[in-house]
Amino acid sequence: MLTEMETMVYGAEIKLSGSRGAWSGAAPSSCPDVDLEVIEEYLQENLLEIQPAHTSTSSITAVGQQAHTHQDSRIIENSWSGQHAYEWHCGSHAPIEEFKRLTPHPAWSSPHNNQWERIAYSYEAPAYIDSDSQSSSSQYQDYQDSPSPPSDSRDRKSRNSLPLPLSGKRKERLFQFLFEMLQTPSMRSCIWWVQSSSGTFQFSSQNKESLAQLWGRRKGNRKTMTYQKMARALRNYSRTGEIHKVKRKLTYRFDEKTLRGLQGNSNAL
DNA sequence: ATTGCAGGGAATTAAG
DNA sequence: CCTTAATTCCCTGCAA
Repeated sequence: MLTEMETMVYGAEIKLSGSRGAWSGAAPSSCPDVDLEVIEEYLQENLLEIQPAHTSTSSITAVGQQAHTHQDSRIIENSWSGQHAYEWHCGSHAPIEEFKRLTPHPAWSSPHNNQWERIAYSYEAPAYIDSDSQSSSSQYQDYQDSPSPPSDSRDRKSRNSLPLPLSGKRKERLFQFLFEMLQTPSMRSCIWWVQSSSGTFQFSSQNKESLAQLWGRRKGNRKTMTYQKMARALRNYSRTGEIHKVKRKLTYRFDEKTLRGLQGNSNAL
């Protein structure tokens, strides 16, 4: 009975891929892997600071422009104020190569507020809300976008040191990565909130592999990550309680506790 | 019958 | 050496 909704969701995907297809020049359905390079690059720039100065901007702007159109406060209706998210990544201003290796996340290093206790999970369908139709399509406007010009922004981050915090740094967890991606406008084609207030999100059936690869790279795995493998890790979460699977194709939901932790950590640290 | 996704057992890794 | 959090492989079930 939920299948009907999926159609709508797919409609959204198609719309998105269409925009990509414009610059990609290839059929959206036939090329499942989005240019990781481009995404990574853009992602990096974006995470460090918004920096439009890019060669192949044309490709990015398609996504980018609609991304930072304006800053709506309650983008992610729940309680995200993503001004700090980007600061996490100031650790390495380094070029793409280093980013590809792995990006350190100082923010998550503090062990005291990482208490992801296990929670008895209940796997029942939370009576679906309209969610996808209304919220997913409308709430992704975007959020913060520093009005600062790209010119001097580079200087600021350049003098940023601390490329290797090392001490006490915990490895980034998958759900943390996903949450981060969910706050990144450029990743909208890969993953998005179905209903951010409940922590429900969904992967794109066409770009899920790209996201997986991104995850794999960040972890520095030997082999390339795939959605299948990433989903396996996600399934482990249903046991430990960080994320549950909901009965909708490619959609999962953060546990409220997990969500709270992520939110708190992102705008309170 | 085939495909895409979900679910999970089991062995193996990479940290801590 | 032990545990955690994946990662890798693989196989079954299911629905379109």
